[in-house]
Amino acid sequence: MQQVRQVPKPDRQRLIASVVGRRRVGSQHELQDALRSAGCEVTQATISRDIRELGLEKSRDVLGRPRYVLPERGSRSDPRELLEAVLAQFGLRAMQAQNIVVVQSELGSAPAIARALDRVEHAKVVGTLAGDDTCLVITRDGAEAKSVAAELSAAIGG
Amino acid sequence: MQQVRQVPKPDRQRLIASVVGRRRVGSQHELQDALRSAGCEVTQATISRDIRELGLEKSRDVLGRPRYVLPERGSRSDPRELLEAVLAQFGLRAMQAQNIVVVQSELGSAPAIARALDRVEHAKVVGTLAGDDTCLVITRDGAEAKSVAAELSAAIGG
DNA sequence: ATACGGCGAGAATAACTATTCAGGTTTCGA
DNA sequence: TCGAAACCTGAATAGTTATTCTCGCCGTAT
Repeated sequence: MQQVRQVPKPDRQRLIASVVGRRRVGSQHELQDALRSAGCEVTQATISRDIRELGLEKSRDVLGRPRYVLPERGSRSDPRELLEAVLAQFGLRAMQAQNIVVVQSELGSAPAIARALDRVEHAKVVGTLAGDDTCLVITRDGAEAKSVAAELSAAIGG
Repeated sequence: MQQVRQVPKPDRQRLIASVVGRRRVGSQHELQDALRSAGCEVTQATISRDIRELGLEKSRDVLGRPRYVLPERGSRSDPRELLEAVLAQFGLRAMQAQNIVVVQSELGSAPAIARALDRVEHAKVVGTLAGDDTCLVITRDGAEAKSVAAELSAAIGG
């Protein structure tokens, strides 16, 4: 595809966040127009993807008209909180076996758990490996694995 | 249309709120299935209308999957706050003329302002009448009109 | 240099949601 | 009781958003 001097994605997404924060935007088409006015021509498909990546939500203004809104700040910024949230919602149990911890979770959520674990950069976690409903957490030795398993179990429990 | 012993609307909407509050519902079709399981058969069109009336928002869960969520409680319950919100967002100016107050507002928002005013049941307001971008507020005399105009202007200003 | 792999994007299309239209029901007065 | 109006709903359809498929543009490794 002919790439002709486009606005880089991070800039575009910042632009979107800025526009949405300033005035009511009720549809992706409308947002597309706004971006065009700002000299950024993209298709609706791209905007849809940006909106997902930014975590924008479609809410309503006081008159009940649709409106995209920026997400509440909080959990999404702190990796630790994200891990807690994902485990609480999708984790089933965490078991230690030698130097690894096996985390069972709802089908499809294991990659998210692995990603969340990676982002935390836990000192005792050497690496992770996710299937569909199972996430392996590798630690250095059995003692660390035991500690991590307890930690994860706690997050799953409550 | 043959109306054969349906679940009443208020009950259905409570049911929707309950279902949405309990588990993730990612689409109206999904919600339709859930309602059917609960013995309530309705079309997607009806569900769309219910969702609007309940003020539900379409957000995402931790994994980024779509999910309807109940609105934050607050402004929608207090008529006074709603009036403030609508005026702050759409009001342009309020002027007194004899015993009436003329409120200029963004195109299309006057009916919402009139409705909000009615719901407040302000002691000095006898009645309201809305066009598209103008809302007339009737009071008993010039003094009351002046007071109301000041009040509304304040709400518009900040 | 060439091949491979990942990322980002557009076009087309599928999936999903809102609205319009029309018909039936209930409510409220006269 | 008899309209008349407001309300509620389903069917069809319009409008909106997500996804699939494909391709070009880099990095990196061969």
